[in-house]
Amino acid sequence: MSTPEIQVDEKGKLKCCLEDTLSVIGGKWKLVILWHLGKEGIHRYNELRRLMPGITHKMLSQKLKELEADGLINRKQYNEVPPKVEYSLTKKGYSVMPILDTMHKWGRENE
Amino acid sequence: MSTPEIQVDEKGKLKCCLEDTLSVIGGKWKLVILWHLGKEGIHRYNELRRLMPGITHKMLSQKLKELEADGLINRKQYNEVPPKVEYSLTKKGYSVMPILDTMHKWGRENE
DNA sequence: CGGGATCCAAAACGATACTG
DNA sequence: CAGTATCGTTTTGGATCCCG
Repeated sequence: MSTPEIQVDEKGKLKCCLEDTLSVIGGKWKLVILWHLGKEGIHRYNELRRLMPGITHKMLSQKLKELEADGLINRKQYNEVPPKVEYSLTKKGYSVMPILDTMHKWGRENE
Repeated sequence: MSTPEIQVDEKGKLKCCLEDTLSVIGGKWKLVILWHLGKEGIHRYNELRRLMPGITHKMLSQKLKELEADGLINRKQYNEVPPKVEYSLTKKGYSVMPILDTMHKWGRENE
């Protein structure tokens, strides 16, 4: 009665929504990647590495691939030597920014 | 320049906020537990189990403990036989509901 | 009824080396 | 420069049994 706009009791619909969301932006690094691309714009691969000291090579490329597969980021490759690749948010990627803002705000206010 | 109210470039402050938040509400079950308690109110231990078919004994008690340790839920024990324990959200617990709403909304709108 | 303890499987994460 | 491949570690989740 308190949340008329959200119907969730139809067998697991709630869990699916929340878990789907977590599967897309959960984990240790995805939110940080999305944040940098969302707030600062386009970044190259090694720029992202520098912005996230602590992330490993493997994690960065893996998470970038997953985010691209989920349609949250664009990967633009220039066929030059040396290689050059630019990452940016898609429209869908920008749609998660409200979640980021809400979480970031909560994190600041609660220790 | 686009987000004057949020300063994050002071070495890892951003990551900390987001990661702290994820450490508190991340994982497979915490959000669902918080949702039930937030939207439906007080629940007993076995009520929560029935509301979350699929969760194991261990996970439920473990996550309830973590949520309690983080100050998001209250645990009220009645010294009766048989035992009776009620869980509910704290004020801090309710403060995460905006995150849940935002994520749930996103999950519904994006497949 | 509401857990705790133990053991095990699976997934996430990390270090390092190699490549076009 | 921008990755991939392999291996090992750490974290997370699950099955089962026990307890007051």
